[in-house]
Amino acid sequence: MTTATDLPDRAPRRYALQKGQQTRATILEAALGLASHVGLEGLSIGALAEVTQMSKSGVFAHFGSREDLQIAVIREYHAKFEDEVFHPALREPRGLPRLRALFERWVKRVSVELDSGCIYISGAVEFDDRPGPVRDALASMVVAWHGALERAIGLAVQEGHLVPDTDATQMLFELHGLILALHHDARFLRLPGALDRARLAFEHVLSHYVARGPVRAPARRR
Amino acid sequence: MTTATDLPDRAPRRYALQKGQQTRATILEAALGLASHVGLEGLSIGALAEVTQMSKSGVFAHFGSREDLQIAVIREYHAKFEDEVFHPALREPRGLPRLRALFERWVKRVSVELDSGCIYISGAVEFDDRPGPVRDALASMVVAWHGALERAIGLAVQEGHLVPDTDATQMLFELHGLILALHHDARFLRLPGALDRARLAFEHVLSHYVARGPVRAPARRR
DNA sequence: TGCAAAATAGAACGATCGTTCGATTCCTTG
DNA sequence: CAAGGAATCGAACGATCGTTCTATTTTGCA
Repeated sequence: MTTATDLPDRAPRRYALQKGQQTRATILEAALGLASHVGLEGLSIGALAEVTQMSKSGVFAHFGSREDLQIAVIREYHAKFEDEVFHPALREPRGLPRLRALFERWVKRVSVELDSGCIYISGAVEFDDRPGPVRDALASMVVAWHGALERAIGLAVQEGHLVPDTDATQMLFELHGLILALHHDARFLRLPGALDRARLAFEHVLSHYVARGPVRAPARRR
Repeated sequence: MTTATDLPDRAPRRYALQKGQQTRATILEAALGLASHVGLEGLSIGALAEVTQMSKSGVFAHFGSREDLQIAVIREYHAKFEDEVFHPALREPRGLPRLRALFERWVKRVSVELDSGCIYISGAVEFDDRPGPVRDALASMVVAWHGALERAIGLAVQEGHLVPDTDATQMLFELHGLILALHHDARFLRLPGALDRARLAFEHVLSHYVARGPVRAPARRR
């Protein structure tokens, strides 16, 4: 309703605005670090202004409202998440190797204590009873990520690494649980060794779905 | 620092105070319902006063501070949790039957959509980066509950229902993950069938640890 | 270099937060 | 029934919240 990003498109404007986009990125980065500690709901414009050494209204002007700020943070996190866990894992060959890489990177992202907590996880808890555009944005990102994982599982079936009757959604449910348990034990309870527990549990889940015997020729893609 | 419950003991006082304890219980019940929707951090005295049809200061007087209110809510939840999932399961015979009962009741407690969310789960996310007495209280309750589960798993090993080299902590990690995944899918994503997924996953985890062949005579307790 | 637009600052708003304090009502007990 | 402590209220406090305005500075292009 105010100034800037009412048009989120990249279309050329009457006057280019470089500085604005740059400080917007700076604010967003600070917001991401802040939100990962105090949650999306705990994220306040005042605190954000203090961190970025700006005025409240200066920060505010870059986002039409607090809700839009939260959504922007979610999108930023999603982009970072894709870059750090999803895209690199795509370099692994399809099937089990890729699935392992996805899980391993996911696990690392969640268990790092020094850095941020996972906004997907904290956001899911914060907004499970709070309908609205923030929740919708968050849910769509989570669903997209889960969809990508399900496709990876499906590929592993096609490659013959997993048994043909594998229920991808069920397997994802079990793997997702491991991530959540890891997040709980490592971040909240501060238990050492939680990461190794997650890795071992991954093998346990896997053993339910891996095809026995030699790997068959991968099913032809239709 | 103010009035009432500086002495949380039940020792007889100069003057009995029935009314106070009663309204305190009423407030606590309302607080529990409120906190399960907006979280422990979202719990405000003003909203609590509105719900209970009392004045803010009237509510406040029953707890020395907001922190003490939060801790009281946690304790209340813990008591309810014990009554609804832990104690009833103790009526089942030791070993697998009891473990199954524990999990089934746990699952039910978490997946009910109409009623409250699980404060253990939401609290863990809210306070994983916020040290202090609230976090400590929450953590001690969670640890106590996990301890009870580990003991139940240990008994199942003693009974010969689970393989002797069962790592109770590891198994608990995997079961806990299922609960968290259920909470996520049922409450946040509103996916139908999440409950059945959790139950099926429970069987998968179990199959890793159940002793093969006929049940041996339970190991003698030392 | 100058001008217009974009970017930021500053102050103020109404609302709500937790908390304090003094007065008032309620209840229990002698 | 009366006294007195317990329970509750009402008003106010300083702080912070998101947001809205109006200046002021900064920027980018002619």
